[in-house]
Amino acid sequence: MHATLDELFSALSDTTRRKILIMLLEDDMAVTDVADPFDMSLPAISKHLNILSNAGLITQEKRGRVNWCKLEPDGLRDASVWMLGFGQFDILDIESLEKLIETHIDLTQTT
Amino acid sequence: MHATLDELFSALSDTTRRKILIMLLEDDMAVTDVADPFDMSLPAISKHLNILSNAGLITQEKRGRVNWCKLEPDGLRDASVWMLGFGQFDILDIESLEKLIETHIDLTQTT
DNA sequence: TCCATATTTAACCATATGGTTAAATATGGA
DNA sequence: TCCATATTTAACCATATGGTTAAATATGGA
Repeated sequence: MHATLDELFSALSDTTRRKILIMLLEDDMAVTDVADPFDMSLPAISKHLNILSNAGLITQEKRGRVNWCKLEPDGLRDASVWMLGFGQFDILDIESLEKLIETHIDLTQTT
Repeated sequence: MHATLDELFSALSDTTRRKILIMLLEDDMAVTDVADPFDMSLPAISKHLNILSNAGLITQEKRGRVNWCKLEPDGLRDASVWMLGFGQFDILDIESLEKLIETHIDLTQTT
């Protein structure tokens, strides 16, 4: 049930999927709405969502005809821990830390 | 020259490559020595090292016959920033974040 | 009941990935 | 000069990946 690091990093290695995750940061979304901004067929998006599910990065709940996609923020934890445990504390210089905080504020205040 | 996030996460999505990075955390190594613990041909390892190089995670320096592999810890930065910016702040408690910032301020002001 | 809407499944395709073995290349050292 | 050592390159292979279109499925609502 627990996704492997391989699955996790692999799921993150695609721009479309990373964009989907960012979108889901704002709110849960129906599959069709997730697909909307992309120049790509619905089945393609459906596959991406499956990959994200298998990696534990999202969950999907079917209510009526609509399959709601929800971010699973804990899914990122193992990957974060691997990277931080790797010793990457040192590489966060003040500049990127500030950028990071700005991004975070942006993301949490976007309404 | 700057590796993409796709390249970075993709490079990290293979167990062999992650193990190699951990090995290089200890010390620089020759290609043959990197290959030693793996049940895999030398050319296979050579390819993995290329992928890590292209992702900016290692550099290789040829001295004589020996190609020395060196960890490039900065290479992980963009991936770290993406993940932390994603909202994984919760993993880092406030206390260590403050300590981190202080340390960095100290370091950047003493030079 | 019957159509529209939401989504997945199936079949397919081109290219990427991760491995192999054999041969090529370059350097070190007797 | 000539062999051993270190590594890469070439050619190949099976499977994975990321996309497509067409058809199937399931639910909602008039």
